[in-house]
Amino acid sequence: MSATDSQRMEKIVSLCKRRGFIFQSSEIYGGLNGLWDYGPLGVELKRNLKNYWWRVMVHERDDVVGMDGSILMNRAVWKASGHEDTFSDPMVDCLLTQRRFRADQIEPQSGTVLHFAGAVDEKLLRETFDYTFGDIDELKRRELEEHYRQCKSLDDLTKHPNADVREFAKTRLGQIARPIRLDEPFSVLLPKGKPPESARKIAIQYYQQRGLANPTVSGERTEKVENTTRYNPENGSLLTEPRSFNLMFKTYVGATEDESSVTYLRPETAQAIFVQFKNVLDVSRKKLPFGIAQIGKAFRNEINPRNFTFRSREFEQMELEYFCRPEEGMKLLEYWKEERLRFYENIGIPTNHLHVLTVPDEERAFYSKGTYDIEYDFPFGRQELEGVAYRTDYDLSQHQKASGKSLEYFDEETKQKFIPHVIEPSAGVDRTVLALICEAYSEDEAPDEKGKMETRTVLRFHPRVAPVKCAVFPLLKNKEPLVAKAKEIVRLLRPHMFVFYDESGAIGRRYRRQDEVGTPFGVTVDFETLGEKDVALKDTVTLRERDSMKQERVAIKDLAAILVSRIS
RNA sequence: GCGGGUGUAGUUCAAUGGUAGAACGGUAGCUUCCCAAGCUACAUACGAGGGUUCGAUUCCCUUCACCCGCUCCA
Repeated sequence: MSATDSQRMEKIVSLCKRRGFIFQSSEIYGGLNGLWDYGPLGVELKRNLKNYWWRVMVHERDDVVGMDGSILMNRAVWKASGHEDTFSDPMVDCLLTQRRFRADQIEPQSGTVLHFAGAVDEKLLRETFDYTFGDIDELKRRELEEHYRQCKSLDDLTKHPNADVREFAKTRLGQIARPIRLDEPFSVLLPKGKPPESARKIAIQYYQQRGLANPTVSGERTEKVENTTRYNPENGSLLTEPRSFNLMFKTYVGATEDESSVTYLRPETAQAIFVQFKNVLDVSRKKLPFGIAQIGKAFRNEINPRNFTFRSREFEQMELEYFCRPEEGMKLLEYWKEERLRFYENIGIPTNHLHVLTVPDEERAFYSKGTYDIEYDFPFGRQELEGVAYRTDYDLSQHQKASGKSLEYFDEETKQKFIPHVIEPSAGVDRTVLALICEAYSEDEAPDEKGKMETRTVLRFHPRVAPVKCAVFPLLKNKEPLVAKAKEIVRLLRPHMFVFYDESGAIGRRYRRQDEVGTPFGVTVDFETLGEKDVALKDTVTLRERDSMKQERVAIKDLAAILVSRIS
């Protein structure tokens, strides 16, 4: 990430907090890693996004119905879908290269293990003693060196019986920046036929990585081992203890916390659709191809949440599972990719800011016949917003097998029974909200009252997703007729859109406040509105547009219609 | 998970081993005020927990959170 992108992201995060889009979860207790809350404006933005998705994907189509599944489901769902296995693998890291392996995929090895107790930088040790105790005679110095080797830590040296040594050690050793000695044990597996020297080289690299410039290994001993999986097959380096990386949040249903009551917070919403496929099919009277849409929360205990709300532990998905005949799959994959790109265009993320990644064979799930990732250029890099995946009949087949219930579709025309294939456009709500904010964020120059150019921060949201559609201002708040008229306009507009009323501060300030939260329109009631200056202007207001800052004079009776046409 | 960095008002930044200042922002008031105007008043902060100390926001340790680079992302 470049410095300017980094600064841009910092400004966006700061704006999100300052204006009430996104806060850290449980902030007054110091927060919780990877969890975020939406504030008053954030929730509007997010809701507008979800509503528009639902409108386009469900209401405006004949072939899609919705559902809303529960977050907790029978554990058998996660066994059948494969999540329980693939999410709970114990992992080990190579201590030398930090490479990560699945513990159960390490080939058992046999050979000799060299254990080392630690390492010393002999050269630095000598130099240090020359510097520290240079004025002590040779015999005494050797004695001190020996004492040092016995010490468990540098601090121990300051406990030497000799007071002079203690004083020297305290004042001078504290000035040595580089470590002289490391007492961390390390082990290397030596395959049969290899010289011990190769194992020592690995150990030396290990201690070098930990800060010793010229390590000499110490405390070496050997051990014969059979069928061990504790060492990296590539270099013999010791691995960390296996650690379980269960990405699903485990919980217990019912009062007792025993194995039989275990289940998980869902790591994706899709499975609720698959397991209800038959019910929805029966009640909706749909014929293939048709889809089931759902918006809901999912949870993943991410190892490393990052980039603001982009990768969080609790997130919302908007998913469609579109069922079809096997032979239509590839064509529909293309269709949905195009549909989804159009969606982003319609919420203000132009196609040329998006990238369609064709996921290569080796990176796709084994059951997928084709996957597109729709990516957006965030300030912190190009990242996925949505995956459009052709999942074949994998999910329904798994659940049919595991449940013993038929999930087949009967085709009246061909009199054939088969398990439908599925195309899944799966979008991240929070990621898209973040993309909307990043895309909308801009700084431009606007003149202040005296004509001096000043930086103006504007969120250029598409009116369709903007949290507040229109702000209404009386020019002055201490003139009752202005206030009354403005409030009347608020009442007039409220049935049609989310309107915000603001009477405090100078009018220019109020415009800028709304610019910063992306309100596309502002309506100002002035003395002309009251008919004080020109009878022709009675019951007209100033309509001000956010991006151009242009103003037009509009009759109050036309206001709702004009605004509605510009925001839907 | 590893390495580096940062934590002081809403934001951006000061200062200090003796209990914290500013600017902007916010609130209230005055003002026929259309692009962050002016004046007045007010409110708001040392991430948390230990330790050292007569006394810690400051020094030390731990922890939490955020940022950056790796790693990971079924």
